[in-house]
Amino acid sequence: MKSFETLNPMQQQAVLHTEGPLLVLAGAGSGKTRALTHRVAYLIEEKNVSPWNILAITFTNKAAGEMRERVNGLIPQGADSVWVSTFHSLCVRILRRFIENLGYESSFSIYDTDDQKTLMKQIFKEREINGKLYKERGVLGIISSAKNELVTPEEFALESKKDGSARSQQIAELYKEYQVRLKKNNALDFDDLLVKTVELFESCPEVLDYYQERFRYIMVDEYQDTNTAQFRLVSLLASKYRNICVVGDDDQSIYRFRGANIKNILSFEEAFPGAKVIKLEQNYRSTKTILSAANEVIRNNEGRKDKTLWTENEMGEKIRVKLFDTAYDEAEGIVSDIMKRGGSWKDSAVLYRTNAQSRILEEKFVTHNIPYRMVGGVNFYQRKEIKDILAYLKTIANGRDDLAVQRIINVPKRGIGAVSIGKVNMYAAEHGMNFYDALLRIGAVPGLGKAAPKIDQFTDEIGRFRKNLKDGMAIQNVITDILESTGYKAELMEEGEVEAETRLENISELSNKAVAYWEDAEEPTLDGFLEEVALVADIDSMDESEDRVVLMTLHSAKGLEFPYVYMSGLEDGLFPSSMAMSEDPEALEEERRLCYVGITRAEKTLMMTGARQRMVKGETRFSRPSRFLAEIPEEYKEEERQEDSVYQRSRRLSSDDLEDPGLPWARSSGISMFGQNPYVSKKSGMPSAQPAFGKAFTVQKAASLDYAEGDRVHHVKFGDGTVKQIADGGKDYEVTVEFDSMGVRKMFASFARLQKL
DNA sequence: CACTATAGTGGTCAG
DNA sequence: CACTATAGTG
Repeated sequence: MKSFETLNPMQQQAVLHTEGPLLVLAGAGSGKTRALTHRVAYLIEEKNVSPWNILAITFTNKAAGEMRERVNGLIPQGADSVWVSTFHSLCVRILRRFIENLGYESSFSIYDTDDQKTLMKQIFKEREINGKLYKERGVLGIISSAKNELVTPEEFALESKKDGSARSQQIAELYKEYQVRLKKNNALDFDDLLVKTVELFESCPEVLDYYQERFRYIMVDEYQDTNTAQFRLVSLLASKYRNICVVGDDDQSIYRFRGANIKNILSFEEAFPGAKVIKLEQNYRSTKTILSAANEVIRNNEGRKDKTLWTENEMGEKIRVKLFDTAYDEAEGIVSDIMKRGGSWKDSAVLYRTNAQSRILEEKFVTHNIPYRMVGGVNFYQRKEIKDILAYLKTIANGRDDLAVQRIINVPKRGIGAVSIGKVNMYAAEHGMNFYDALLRIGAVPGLGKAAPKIDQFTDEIGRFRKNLKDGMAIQNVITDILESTGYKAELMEEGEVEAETRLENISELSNKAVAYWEDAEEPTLDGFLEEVALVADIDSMDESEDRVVLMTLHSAKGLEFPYVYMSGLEDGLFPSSMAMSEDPEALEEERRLCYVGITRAEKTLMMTGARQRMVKGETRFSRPSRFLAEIPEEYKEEERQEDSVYQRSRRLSSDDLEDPGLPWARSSGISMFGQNPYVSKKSGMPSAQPAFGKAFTVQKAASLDYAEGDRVHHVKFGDGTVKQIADGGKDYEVTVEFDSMGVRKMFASFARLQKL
């Protein structure tokens, strides 16, 4: 293996240590993925380990795909049988095969957060629980934490008895009931995927043994973000051969809220006695300046594994810290900086703490006609129309999924209302059967009247879909069938709104995914498709070949790198979040790690921005610069203040200042000011936008446009307008449009996505 | 039973 | 601000 020599001594050690437990403490940008992929290749090529016997667990499907690809690049004879997957997909695959041992059917549904909430809401209603005292979300959060810690409903109840509070006993009841309902629906929530797999292994030694034999070599990436359930899972699998290699960085542990247990990495050596520890401390990614700043920030945390990253890279530019008056100015500043720089769009990434911040940025990218890609935000799979279609598919796949059935029984409108559903529910409960089974015996349900024949029609339809599927109909065709024969499509079309059109487009997007699945999967099944759809992460859909600026949360950015990084919203109260500031020190340390993750994403330059004033939930909030900025020594940063500052301008006009004029961004700590600022709040616009042209970027030029000069067109942001001119710019068409309300604008056709009216 | 109006409320981050 | 739940009406 010639490429092996390109590894540094520490990476080589990680590759060579194949037997027994191994902890690799890999700092940001230290080439851990390289080490991991080489390790897999080494196992197969030099140690003659069958690819079949290797399991590599990654954090996202995207990372899994990349790893598989890179291993394939190293050993062309194919490492296809290496099992590379996320914890969740690993669990689903195991459960689909063996869950019957736990009394579920293998076609179980996977419930997402919305489904969980719906289910809990039903429980609340039946138990007449006061939604003011208990919030579904809150209760579900507590249940989730319990599951992450592998606390069963029974154990939880015992604990709450000791505790003695009525509240925790109530929650224990709800936890128990929630699990009963899930099982009745033959459904598992995300946490259950892990919990039930552990349960399976602990209750069926032969199943555990099967997988222990299968996975003789186990690798876990992003180990710092594993929770207790995941730890137990891995421990069980590895307990026979003990060939477990975990790779992680305690400084990048940012999922505590999801149950990640930092102890898993800090006390790995206790859990696996005799473990070898290797540190990868050389960073190949960032400039000295960026890395030093990151080191300085993270130094403020206590209780971390001792390590200091270093690099041979050049010093590089200083980190630019720029503070703006408003979030609009901030977005404008970031966008104009990106435009100034030239080069590929995809070299830049804008990171933020909360998804809510993305809106303003997105607006600016649209008005400046810059191609961008937003990761996350409103999830595709959370859209109503997508959930509807998926509910149909779930109903077809798993008739016990009452939630899915009830979602679509009257979508499109069939004249089956809440009253009828209530009656069926009553009947089902009395006879201890599932909702759908009650529908099948609708004649026996009393007092339905007109609804009964309609319900018959509904179950007939579902039955037909099932039969078609069984006869081998592809999922995309089932979807089309659903759209057409149920009248779903017709109902949307009748609305005639632009929104309905978007919905249909989304559904056809889902259909495309079904086609892709049907063609790619070895053994395509409806269960398989639904599972793939349930387990996609936002980041999975990021296509690196697209030349677009990427916008995403700091959490999504973990594991990625970009030449030019913009970290926005560096304000106390936002980042670190106000919650973290008032909670225990642990919470603040996690925010700091998040900051560390953000800084270390940058290769060449980093700009950190903040806004003094920002709209949050409809009210203007004023805040101070993030405390993290102060943790970066002066030598690594240069601070600027917004040049054409509205704040400064108004200051010239007004003398009754709220703060010392020289220190609008006071460094000293203290409480932020909240409330309406009388003169700043009058401000409506911002400095005028500059045209975004003169910069080359690669786009797929359309062969031809479906509109011509003089046509009326529609733009998502600017509304309707008339095409004035179409110029062939070589790489793309440059279209000039006179918008009815927004004036004349020039834009590239492939990005503007104009629709002919 | 379906649609519309209005009040209420949410609060990171995510598989 | 923006979305969603719920009440009230046709």
